[in-house]
Amino acid sequence: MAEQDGPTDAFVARADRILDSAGELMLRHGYRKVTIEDVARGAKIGKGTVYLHWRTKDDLFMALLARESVRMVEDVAARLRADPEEVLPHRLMRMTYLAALRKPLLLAIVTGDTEILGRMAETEINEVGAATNDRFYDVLTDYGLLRDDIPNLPYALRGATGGFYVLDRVDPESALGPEAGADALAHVVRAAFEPARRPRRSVLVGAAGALIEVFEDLIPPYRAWIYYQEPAGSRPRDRKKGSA
Amino acid sequence: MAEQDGPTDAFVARADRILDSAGELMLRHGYRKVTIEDVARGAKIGKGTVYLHWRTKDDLFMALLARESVRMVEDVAARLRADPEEVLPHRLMRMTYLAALRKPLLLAIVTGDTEILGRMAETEINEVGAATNDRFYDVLTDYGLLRDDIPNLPYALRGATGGFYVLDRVDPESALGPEAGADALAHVVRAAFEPARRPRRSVLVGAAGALIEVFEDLIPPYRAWIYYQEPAGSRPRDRKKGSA
DNA sequence: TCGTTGACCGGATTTGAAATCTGGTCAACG
DNA sequence: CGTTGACCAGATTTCAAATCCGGTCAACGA
Repeated sequence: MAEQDGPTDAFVARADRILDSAGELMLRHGYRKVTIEDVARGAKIGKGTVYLHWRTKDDLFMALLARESVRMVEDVAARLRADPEEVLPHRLMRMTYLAALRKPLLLAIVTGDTEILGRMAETEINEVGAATNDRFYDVLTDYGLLRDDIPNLPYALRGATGGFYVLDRVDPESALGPEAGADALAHVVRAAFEPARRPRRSVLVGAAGALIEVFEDLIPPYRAWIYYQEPAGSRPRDRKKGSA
Repeated sequence: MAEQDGPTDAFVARADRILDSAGELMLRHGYRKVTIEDVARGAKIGKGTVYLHWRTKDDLFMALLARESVRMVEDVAARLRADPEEVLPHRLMRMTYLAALRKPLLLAIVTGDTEILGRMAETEINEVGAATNDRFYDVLTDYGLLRDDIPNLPYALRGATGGFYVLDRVDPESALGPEAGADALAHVVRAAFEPARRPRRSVLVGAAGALIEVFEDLIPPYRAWIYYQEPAGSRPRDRKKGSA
């Protein structure tokens, strides 16, 4: 059971070293200027070895972003376990905002920073992520933590929060500290999207549990995808657009 | 009195023709690819004539953006006169949002669209604009149309609304019509920034009047700046950074 | 035997110098 | 004297040569 067919062992550790190297370089130089050889050198392995983990440079960097996302989700889950009150939408959004400010790669993802992400910005990371997003809203709405009388709630919520992520980039001198910005964001979410009455604690505990479950469903497939990418040998897999 | 020293006459009409031409071309090709010669041809005048109105290409396009902004302000003022209830912040924001969607140049300004604006995006249009912004908030707060218990209100408001302007560009498939988007924006503003109790109508009338006054103070200097730009002859005006 | 590697390939990107374009001026024109 | 377009220098574009880099695979060594 310990390792039935998953590559569970030093293989994953090496993958992590590669991703660490890639992450560091990506933040310093941006997607475009980072070469596979640089990444390999940073991880102290040969260039070819990288291709034992991912089939293309894109796959490697997708995996990097995915790992970053998974880590944040794990972090949120941990906080929910520690304090179920964190499930209140304005607390969740506050938490996410601060996490993004702290982790530059996350901020790059959410703001679609083309400079850093390069072509990553275009590709759709969110196949399963989108589904999770739906379940996320469903849970919060079902437990009555989000008002149910708001049309296009996901759109409205994204609109109301998205500006905060971009504001500092557009107008850096209006700044404010991370905490103050997070507070402003939290206020908006609470006032505009949460019901007037604070839910009972038992509801919060239930919602937190349900959310944690959603997250735990999400993580394993993501991890699998990050660390075990069909190592290039299996099927030819038509690259590029070749007809016939 | 009709024309004491202001160039009030066919001069302004010609300036408008030039700006019309510039606006059309700017939307079609973006700042970079539009040449002064193109603009002049579009206005059916010689190239040199453009320089009788503005000293540089930048000044010309700044004037264009300023004219667009002034027109919007005039439009808002007109609506306030027609219906003082429009002074409610969520109505104001709704109005502004729809106006921006309708006028591509305004949208480019507010979203900082580098493609269209070119270097215009960097320059600070808002010397006097910033001051007006402060007065704008003061009026709304003084009349009790904005909650006074929100820290960093301007920041929060920009954050909460800014996302809506950018959303469609970041994720075009989440779309929604202009009306639905505007409604979502209005909901957020009302719920998060307006006091719970609706103000009495007399207050609204007063606030609307005060705002109109602010706008009317703003417009003339802007108009002057747009249409009469110190026609290049007066003082040498050190161009570029030349020492001594 | 099999995991690892780096020399190697061709397509993509960068470089830089020559060619072209364009913002701004001003002598001349009407 | 209001208007203009030829003209200038500096900025931008072009395009081919030089370089770089993602991805492969024969060879190496544990």
